[in-house]
Amino acid sequence: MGRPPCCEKFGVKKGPWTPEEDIILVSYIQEHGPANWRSVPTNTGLLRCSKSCRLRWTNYLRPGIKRGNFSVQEEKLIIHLQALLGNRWATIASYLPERTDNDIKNFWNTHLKKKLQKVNNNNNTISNNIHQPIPKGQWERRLQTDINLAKQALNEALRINNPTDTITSPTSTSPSSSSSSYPTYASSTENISRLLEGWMSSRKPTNSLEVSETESKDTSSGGQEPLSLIETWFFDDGLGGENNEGLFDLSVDNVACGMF
DNA sequence: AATCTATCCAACCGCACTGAA
DNA sequence: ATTCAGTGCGGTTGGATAGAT
Repeated sequence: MGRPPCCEKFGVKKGPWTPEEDIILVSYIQEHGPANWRSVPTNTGLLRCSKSCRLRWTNYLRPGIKRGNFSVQEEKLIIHLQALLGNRWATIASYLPERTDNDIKNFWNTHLKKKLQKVNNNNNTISNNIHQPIPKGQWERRLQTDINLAKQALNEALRINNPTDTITSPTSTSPSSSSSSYPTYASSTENISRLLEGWMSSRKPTNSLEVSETESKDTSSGGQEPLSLIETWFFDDGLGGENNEGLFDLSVDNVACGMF
Protein backbone atom coordinates (compact mmCIF):
# COMPACT_ATOMS: atom_id res chain seq x y z
CA MET A 1 0.00 0.00 0.00
CA GLY A 2 2.54 2.48 -1.08
CA ARG A 3 4.93 1.46 1.65
CA PRO A 4 8.48 1.18 0.35
CA PRO A 5 10.06 -2.24 0.74
CA CYS A 6 12.19 -2.54 3.85
CA CYS A 7 15.09 -3.71 1.72
CA GLU A 8 15.27 -0.36 -0.05
CA LYS A 9 16.78 1.20 3.02
CA PHE A 10 20.25 2.54 2.55
CA GLY A 11 23.04 0.33 3.82
CA VAL A 12 21.07 -2.90 3.84
CA LYS A 13 23.26 -5.81 2.87
CA LYS A 14 22.11 -8.24 0.20
CA GLY A 15 23.36 -11.51 -1.15
CA PRO A 16 24.55 -14.71 0.49
CA TRP A 17 24.69 -14.92 4.25
CA THR A 18 28.01 -15.40 5.99
CA PRO A 19 28.54 -17.85 8.86
CA GLU A 20 29.09 -14.91 11.18
CA GLU A 21 25.71 -13.43 10.26
CA ASP A 22 24.05 -16.79 10.76
CA ILE A 23 25.55 -17.18 14.20
CA ILE A 24 24.40 -13.73 15.19
CA LEU A 25 20.89 -14.42 13.95
CA VAL A 26 20.67 -17.85 15.55
CA SER A 27 21.99 -16.55 18.84
CA TYR A 28 19.41 -13.82 18.87
CA ILE A 29 16.55 -16.16 18.02
CA GLN A 30 17.69 -18.64 20.63
CA GLU A 31 17.34 -15.90 23.16
CA HIS A 32 14.23 -14.12 21.95
CA GLY A 33 12.44 -16.64 19.79
CA PRO A 34 11.50 -16.35 16.11
CA ALA A 35 9.20 -13.35 16.40
CA ASN A 36 9.16 -9.59 15.86
CA TRP A 37 11.45 -9.73 12.87
CA ARG A 38 11.32 -5.99 12.53
CA SER A 39 13.46 -5.59 15.61
CA VAL A 40 15.96 -8.28 14.68
CA PRO A 41 18.28 -6.16 12.51
CA THR A 42 18.22 -3.33 15.04
CA ASN A 43 18.89 -5.54 18.03
CA THR A 44 21.50 -7.73 16.41
CA GLY A 45 23.32 -5.11 14.41
CA LEU A 46 22.88 -7.17 11.28
CA LEU A 47 22.87 -5.08 8.12
CA ARG A 48 19.97 -7.11 6.77
CA CYS A 49 16.33 -6.27 6.40
CA SER A 50 13.85 -8.02 8.63
CA LYS A 51 12.49 -9.94 5.71
CA SER A 52 15.88 -11.32 4.83
CA CYS A 53 16.40 -12.41 8.44
CA ARG A 54 13.06 -14.17 8.56
CA LEU A 55 13.70 -15.91 5.25
CA ARG A 56 17.14 -17.03 6.31
CA TRP A 57 15.74 -18.46 9.51
CA THR A 58 12.71 -20.20 8.04
CA ASN A 59 14.51 -21.62 5.03
CA TYR A 60 17.91 -22.57 6.37
CA LEU A 61 18.63 -22.01 10.03
CA ARG A 62 15.44 -23.33 11.55
CA PRO A 63 16.04 -26.67 13.27
CA GLY A 64 14.55 -29.80 11.77
CA ILE A 65 15.13 -28.86 8.17
CA LYS A 66 16.14 -31.78 6.02
CA ARG A 67 18.47 -31.07 3.15
CA GLY A 68 19.59 -33.14 0.21
CA ASN A 69 17.70 -35.59 -1.93
CA PHE A 70 13.96 -35.90 -1.83
CA SER A 71 12.70 -39.41 -1.13
CA VAL A 72 10.33 -41.16 -3.51
CA GLN A 73 7.56 -40.73 -0.95
CA GLU A 74 8.22 -37.03 -0.70
CA GLU A 75 8.25 -36.77 -4.47
CA LYS A 76 4.94 -38.59 -4.77
CA LEU A 77 3.39 -36.50 -2.07
CA ILE A 78 4.53 -33.28 -3.69
CA ILE A 79 3.17 -34.30 -7.07
CA HIS A 80 -0.21 -35.20 -5.68
CA LEU A 81 -0.47 -32.21 -3.43
CA GLN A 82 0.55 -29.94 -6.28
CA ALA A 83 -2.16 -31.48 -8.41
CA LEU A 84 -4.65 -30.93 -5.64
CA LEU A 85 -3.57 -27.57 -4.32
CA GLY A 86 -1.73 -25.96 -7.20
CA ASN A 87 1.36 -23.88 -6.51
CA ARG A 88 0.52 -23.33 -2.88
CA TRP A 89 3.98 -24.24 -1.76
CA ALA A 90 3.58 -23.17 1.81
CA THR A 91 0.55 -25.40 2.22
CA ILE A 92 2.31 -28.25 0.49
CA ALA A 93 5.34 -27.69 2.71
CA SER A 94 3.14 -28.05 5.78
CA TYR A 95 2.83 -31.73 4.91
CA LEU A 96 6.58 -32.07 4.65
CA PRO A 97 7.72 -30.09 7.68
CA GLU A 98 11.32 -31.10 7.18
CA ARG A 99 11.24 -29.27 3.86
CA THR A 100 10.76 -25.60 3.26
CA ASP A 101 8.34 -24.16 0.76
CA ASN A 102 11.30 -22.72 -1.11
CA ASP A 103 12.94 -26.13 -1.26
CA ILE A 104 9.79 -27.79 -2.54
CA LYS A 105 9.20 -25.03 -5.05
CA ASN A 106 12.75 -25.35 -6.36
CA PHE A 107 12.48 -29.11 -6.50
CA TRP A 108 9.23 -28.84 -8.41
CA ASN A 109 10.55 -26.29 -10.88
CA THR A 110 13.85 -28.02 -11.51
CA HIS A 111 12.92 -31.70 -11.36
CA LEU A 112 9.28 -32.63 -11.15
CA LYS A 113 7.92 -30.22 -13.73
CA LYS A 114 10.37 -31.49 -16.31
CA LYS A 115 9.73 -35.07 -15.30
CA LEU A 116 6.00 -34.65 -15.74
CA GLN A 117 6.49 -32.93 -19.09
CA LYS A 118 8.69 -35.76 -20.23
CA VAL A 119 6.13 -38.34 -19.25
CA ASN A 120 3.44 -36.27 -20.93
CA ASN A 121 5.39 -36.23 -24.15
CA ASN A 122 5.98 -39.96 -23.98
CA ASN A 123 2.34 -40.63 -23.39
CA ASN A 124 0.46 -38.74 -26.03
CA THR A 125 -2.79 -40.57 -25.56
CA ILE A 126 -3.05 -39.51 -21.97
CA SER A 127 -1.83 -36.05 -22.79
CA ASN A 128 -4.41 -35.70 -25.53
CA ASN A 129 -7.15 -36.85 -23.24
CA ILE A 130 -6.20 -34.21 -20.75
CA HIS A 131 -6.46 -31.41 -23.22
CA GLN A 132 -9.51 -32.58 -25.10
CA PRO A 133 -12.92 -31.54 -23.94
CA ILE A 134 -14.63 -34.34 -22.10
CA PRO A 135 -18.26 -35.18 -22.82
CA LYS A 136 -20.69 -34.89 -19.97
CA GLY A 137 -20.92 -38.07 -17.95
CA GLN A 138 -17.46 -39.15 -18.96
CA TRP A 139 -16.11 -36.23 -16.98
CA GLU A 140 -17.72 -37.47 -13.80
CA ARG A 141 -16.41 -40.98 -14.34
CA ARG A 142 -12.94 -39.71 -15.01
CA LEU A 143 -13.05 -37.49 -11.99
CA GLN A 144 -13.98 -40.46 -9.83
CA THR A 145 -11.15 -42.49 -11.35
CA ASP A 146 -8.75 -39.65 -10.73
CA ILE A 147 -9.87 -39.33 -7.15
CA ASN A 148 -9.41 -43.01 -6.57
CA LEU A 149 -5.96 -42.97 -8.12
CA ALA A 150 -4.94 -39.96 -6.11
CA LYS A 151 -6.30 -41.48 -2.93
CA GLN A 152 -4.38 -44.65 -3.53
CA ALA A 153 -1.12 -42.91 -4.27
CA LEU A 154 -1.37 -40.45 -1.43
CA ASN A 155 -2.31 -43.24 0.91
CA GLU A 156 0.86 -45.04 -0.09
CA ALA A 157 2.90 -41.92 0.25
CA LEU A 158 1.56 -41.28 3.72
CA ARG A 159 1.86 -44.87 4.85
CA ILE A 160 5.40 -45.43 3.76
CA ASN A 161 7.83 -43.50 5.84
CA ASN A 162 11.24 -44.86 5.01
CA PRO A 163 13.80 -42.07 5.24
CA THR A 164 16.54 -44.13 3.61
CA ASP A 165 14.56 -44.55 0.43
CA THR A 166 16.09 -41.74 -1.54
CA ILE A 167 15.62 -41.07 -5.21
CA THR A 168 18.03 -42.91 -7.42
CA SER A 169 16.59 -41.89 -10.73
CA PRO A 170 18.81 -40.20 -13.31
CA THR A 171 17.40 -36.80 -12.41
CA SER A 172 18.86 -37.10 -8.96
CA THR A 173 22.32 -37.58 -10.32
CA SER A 174 22.46 -33.98 -11.37
CA PRO A 175 25.11 -31.78 -9.78
CA SER A 176 22.74 -30.68 -7.08
CA SER A 177 22.29 -34.23 -5.91
CA SER A 178 25.59 -33.98 -4.21
CA SER A 179 24.33 -31.13 -2.12
CA SER A 180 24.37 -33.30 0.95
CA SER A 181 28.11 -33.31 0.72
CA TYR A 182 28.62 -29.76 -0.46
CA PRO A 183 31.85 -28.37 0.77
CA THR A 184 30.29 -24.93 0.56
CA TYR A 185 28.84 -22.99 3.42
CA ALA A 186 25.28 -23.96 2.67
CA SER A 187 25.71 -27.37 4.23
CA SER A 188 27.19 -25.95 7.36
CA THR A 189 23.82 -24.46 8.21
CA GLU A 190 22.91 -27.97 9.24
CA ASN A 191 25.44 -27.66 12.00
CA ILE A 192 23.88 -24.45 13.18
CA SER A 193 20.46 -26.05 12.98
CA ARG A 194 21.69 -28.97 15.00
CA LEU A 195 22.74 -26.63 17.74
CA LEU A 196 19.15 -25.55 18.02
CA GLU A 197 17.50 -28.93 17.82
CA GLY A 198 17.29 -29.39 21.54
CA TRP A 199 15.90 -25.95 22.00
CA MET A 200 13.27 -26.29 19.32
CA SER A 201 12.21 -29.86 20.05
CA SER A 202 10.44 -28.65 23.13
CA ARG A 203 8.59 -26.06 21.08
CA LYS A 204 7.33 -27.80 17.98
CA PRO A 205 7.08 -31.19 16.33
CA THR A 206 9.42 -32.01 13.50
CA ASN A 207 7.48 -34.63 11.59
CA SER A 208 4.24 -34.06 9.78
CA LEU A 209 3.10 -37.61 10.19
CA GLU A 210 3.72 -37.40 13.88
CA VAL A 211 1.76 -34.21 13.92
CA SER A 212 -1.13 -35.73 12.08
CA GLU A 213 -1.32 -38.52 14.57
CA THR A 214 -1.04 -36.43 17.64
CA GLU A 215 -2.07 -32.87 17.21
CA SER A 216 -2.72 -30.08 14.79
CA LYS A 217 0.31 -28.54 13.24
CA ASP A 218 1.69 -25.26 14.36
CA THR A 219 0.18 -22.77 11.98
CA SER A 220 2.56 -19.96 12.78
CA SER A 221 3.89 -19.94 9.24
CA GLY A 222 0.41 -19.21 8.00
CA GLY A 223 -2.20 -20.95 5.90
CA GLN A 224 -1.26 -24.39 7.08
CA GLU A 225 -4.04 -26.84 7.64
CA PRO A 226 -3.63 -29.79 9.94
CA LEU A 227 -2.93 -32.96 8.03
CA SER A 228 -5.86 -34.68 9.68
CA LEU A 229 -8.19 -32.13 8.14
CA ILE A 230 -7.05 -32.62 4.59
CA GLU A 231 -6.84 -36.33 5.12
CA THR A 232 -10.44 -36.30 6.22
CA TRP A 233 -11.34 -34.19 3.22
CA PHE A 234 -9.22 -36.19 0.84
CA PHE A 235 -10.39 -39.58 1.94
CA ASP A 236 -13.97 -38.53 2.32
CA ASP A 237 -16.01 -40.32 -0.30
CA GLY A 238 -18.75 -37.75 -0.22
CA LEU A 239 -16.80 -34.85 -1.65
CA GLY A 240 -18.82 -31.68 -1.60
CA GLY A 241 -19.37 -29.62 -4.72
CA GLU A 242 -17.20 -26.75 -3.57
CA ASN A 243 -14.29 -29.08 -3.01
CA ASN A 244 -14.41 -30.47 -6.46
CA GLU A 245 -12.89 -27.33 -7.82
CA GLY A 246 -9.51 -28.26 -6.44
CA LEU A 247 -9.69 -31.61 -8.12
CA PHE A 248 -9.81 -30.34 -11.64
CA ASP A 249 -6.10 -30.77 -11.96
CA LEU A 250 -6.20 -34.31 -10.75
CA SER A 251 -6.00 -35.64 -14.25
CA VAL A 252 -2.28 -35.13 -14.19
CA ASP A 253 -2.16 -37.83 -11.57
CA ASN A 254 -2.75 -40.29 -14.31
CA VAL A 255 0.54 -39.20 -15.67
CA ALA A 256 2.15 -38.90 -12.28
CA CYS A 257 1.19 -42.44 -11.38
CA GLY A 258 2.97 -43.65 -14.46
CA MET A 259 6.14 -42.08 -13.30
CA PHE A 260 6.78 -44.57 -10.54
C1' DA B 1 42.75 -25.50 -21.35
C1' DA B 2 39.30 -22.38 -22.59
C1' DT B 3 34.79 -21.28 -23.59
C1' DC B 4 29.96 -22.03 -23.82
C1' DT B 5 25.66 -23.88 -22.09
C1' DA B 6 22.64 -25.92 -18.78
C1' DT B 7 21.28 -26.62 -14.21
C1' DC B 8 20.59 -25.75 -9.43
C1' DC B 9 19.20 -23.17 -5.56
C1' DA B 10 19.75 -19.27 -2.23
C1' DA B 11 18.02 -15.02 -2.05
C1' DC B 12 15.27 -11.18 -3.54
C1' DC B 13 11.02 -8.76 -5.00
C1' DG B 14 6.44 -7.45 -4.90
C1' DC B 15 1.81 -8.35 -3.74
C1' DA B 16 -1.69 -9.89 -0.42
C1' DC B 17 -3.33 -10.58 4.02
C1' DT B 18 -3.95 -9.61 9.02
C1' DG B 19 -4.49 -7.11 13.02
C1' DA B 20 -3.65 -3.09 15.80
C1' DA B 21 -4.15 1.83 16.24
C1' DA C 1 -13.89 2.76 8.16
C1' DT C 2 -9.26 3.73 7.25
C1' DT C 3 -4.35 3.51 7.62
C1' DC C 4 -0.23 1.18 8.18
C1' DA C 5 3.28 -2.01 10.21
C1' DG C 6 4.37 -6.65 10.16
C1' DT C 7 4.37 -10.89 8.04
C1' DG C 8 3.47 -14.72 4.64
C1' DC C 9 3.67 -16.40 0.17
C1' DG C 10 4.63 -17.27 -4.76
C1' DG C 11 7.29 -15.86 -8.72
C1' DT C 12 11.63 -14.60 -10.40
C1' DT C 13 16.54 -13.61 -10.57
C1' DG C 14 21.41 -14.17 -10.53
C1' DG C 15 25.64 -16.38 -8.95
C1' DA C 16 27.94 -20.74 -8.62
C1' DT C 17 28.87 -25.00 -10.46
C1' DA C 18 28.97 -28.97 -13.62
C1' DG C 19 28.98 -30.77 -18.02
C1' DA C 20 29.60 -30.34 -22.99
C1' DT C 21 32.11 -28.77 -26.88
